[in-house]
Amino acid sequence: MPLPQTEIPGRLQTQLAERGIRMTAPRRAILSVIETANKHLDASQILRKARLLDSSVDRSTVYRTLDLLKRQGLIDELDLMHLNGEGHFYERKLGRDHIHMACLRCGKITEFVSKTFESLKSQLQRDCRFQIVVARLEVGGYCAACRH
Amino acid sequence: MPLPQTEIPGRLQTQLAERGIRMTAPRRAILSVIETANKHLDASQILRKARLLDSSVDRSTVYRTLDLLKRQGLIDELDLMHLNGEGHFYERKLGRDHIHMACLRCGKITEFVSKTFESLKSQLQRDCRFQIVVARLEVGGYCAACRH
DNA sequence: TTCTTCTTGCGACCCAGTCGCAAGAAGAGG
DNA sequence: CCTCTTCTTGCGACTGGGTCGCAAGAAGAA
Repeated sequence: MPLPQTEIPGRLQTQLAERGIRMTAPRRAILSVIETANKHLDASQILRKARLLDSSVDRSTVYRTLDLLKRQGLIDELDLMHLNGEGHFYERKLGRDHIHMACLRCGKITEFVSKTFESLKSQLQRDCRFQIVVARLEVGGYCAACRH
Repeated sequence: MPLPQTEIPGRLQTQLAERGIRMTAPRRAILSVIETANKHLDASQILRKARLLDSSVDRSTVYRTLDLLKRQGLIDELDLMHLNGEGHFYERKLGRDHIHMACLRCGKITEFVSKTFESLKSQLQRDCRFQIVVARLEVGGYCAACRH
């Protein structure tokens, strides 16, 4: 059940421009890394890849840019069950929320979109009178190939 | 929708004993702190409270004991949307899984048990052939009192 | 081109969590 | 009650993710 690719690459830059946020070389590099990523990256991986595009990018600029994107609601921060250390992973926020399943044996991350998840969120908003900004469902266990 | 208190205090010690795990003074202190907690505690809070019961308890013993309890499936580790720093919070694992809602304004944590959540987990296990060990749903947003 | 305001790199720093080690304690078996 | 093995502990040093203050530099409006 793969995710739909509903957004055009390069869109992140436009979205920031629309909000009147200044564009700089390090930011362009970091945005480009996030947009072209084909798996979940953590801050140090983003730094390494961004430096290939702009060698002067600093660690703290990566963290500051990630904060900016989080505040703007353009990326989601994941833990992925802390399979590898304590850091966080990042991905672009597209239309639908999805569930992350992490295999405790092989480390594979599977994403899953579910109507039931959407119903659950509606139920929370209604029954608990809670206005949801971000919802994160992470599952740890054994994938089809690894379960015993 | 409060949680049912289905377990007797002191039970954690018994559960470890049943599994043939050695009991020691620092462990007794830490278990007692976790069992009598009335809110989610992080490692440093657990350390502080445990030291009131056994003043020699060390930081690393707290972390090692938390690891032990996690491996035994007796506690759950939570992020609570990282409202306060990067650390983790812990709570006893009782019968039913529940959802944690964190208010981004007042910091209040609300717990919620939902049949829909159970259905969602069943659906994952079935449709993705994924054997769930732990499922964590955390929601950030605005509680009834804080939403605008 | 100027000027304000935002962003950056740098370096120092903080905090959560981990590790290796030698000393100490649990508890099974006699 | 003692012995012996094995597990656990405190300690201290360390790692790694993330933050902060600052002075220099760049964006972009006018």
